[in-house]
Amino acid sequence: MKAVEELRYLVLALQREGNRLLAASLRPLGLTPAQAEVVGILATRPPLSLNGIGELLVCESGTSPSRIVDRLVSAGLVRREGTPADRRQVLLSLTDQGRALAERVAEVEDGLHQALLKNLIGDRPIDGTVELLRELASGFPAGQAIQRRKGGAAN
Amino acid sequence: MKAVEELRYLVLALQREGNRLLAASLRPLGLTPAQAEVVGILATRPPLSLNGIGELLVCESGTSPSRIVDRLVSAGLVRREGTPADRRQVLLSLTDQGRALAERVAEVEDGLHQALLKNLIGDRPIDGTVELLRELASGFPAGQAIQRRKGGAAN
DNA sequence: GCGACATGGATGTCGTGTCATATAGTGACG
DNA sequence: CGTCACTATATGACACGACATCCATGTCGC
Repeated sequence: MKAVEELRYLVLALQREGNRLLAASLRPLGLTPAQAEVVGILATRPPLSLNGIGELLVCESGTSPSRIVDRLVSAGLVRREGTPADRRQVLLSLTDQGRALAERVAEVEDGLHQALLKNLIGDRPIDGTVELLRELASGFPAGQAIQRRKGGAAN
Repeated sequence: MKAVEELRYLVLALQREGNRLLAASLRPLGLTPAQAEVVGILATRPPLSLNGIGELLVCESGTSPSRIVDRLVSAGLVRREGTPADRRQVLLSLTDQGRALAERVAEVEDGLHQALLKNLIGDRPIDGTVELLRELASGFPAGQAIQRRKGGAAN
């Protein structure tokens, strides 16, 4: 198997397993990983439009995340309000309930990250790998979303 | 953003973008990436049971891939036959049409891997990253599937 | 032999992800 | 002022991916 092919499959495998772990951790909160990502984005930012969220989302890189937001709205976690200036746009922000849940989401994610660090990564150095993957991703929308998020706010 | 979190998002981002590229390359053949993975597995192996395929699949790591195989059967690419010894089991193998398509799949994947190497990776060294990711994945079913595939046959 | 348990697979359900298309609102240019 | 391209969002369609459940079959103990 060529190195590029193995890398592709490794990335696929780790994404799948990571997502399964995260989904399991989030299940008690009633959120999926994608929903948690939206909640996390809104938690530390002023009201955003759908496209604004889309530019910060790693999942769902291209299209605007109307359907994920739909669920969050009907779950009472996100408020969706029109803007008078541009009536096409909607502005999304967390409700009080959403803000409360966002804190628990942050705790859960923190716990998972610490557990991964302790049980999986151990004392292996990962900086080189992170740096390489960052460069590989930097040309794609999803990679740029990560950079924007690091630059923007806490999450 | 903590390193582990960034790693998780980078893996997610690269998986998404890689999948989109692969899906686009495979679209002319009428196959999705998941379907192409099954076809590639069957191309170089004796007839396998559903669980046998499942152990080699990186996507769909846990459950048996009945539905993906369903599609391939109704597309005329895979033959599904019962075994007399254990009547619960089915044995899956490529039809002639499937075998022909498998060659084109291999060409497409090869082309993509070469393009990725040329345009994305360039002369960056990736062995260290591959090695680290391999170790991280080695405890999970999906990671073990990759190892099994490398040991088993060409693909 | 038979009954408990295990195994292989099929299927229902839910939530994405992706693409294509539709709809409404905006702005610019003549 | 009309129209025409563009933008923000919504929606339909399709295939996954994960989980749970169900059914048929096989196995093992007694």
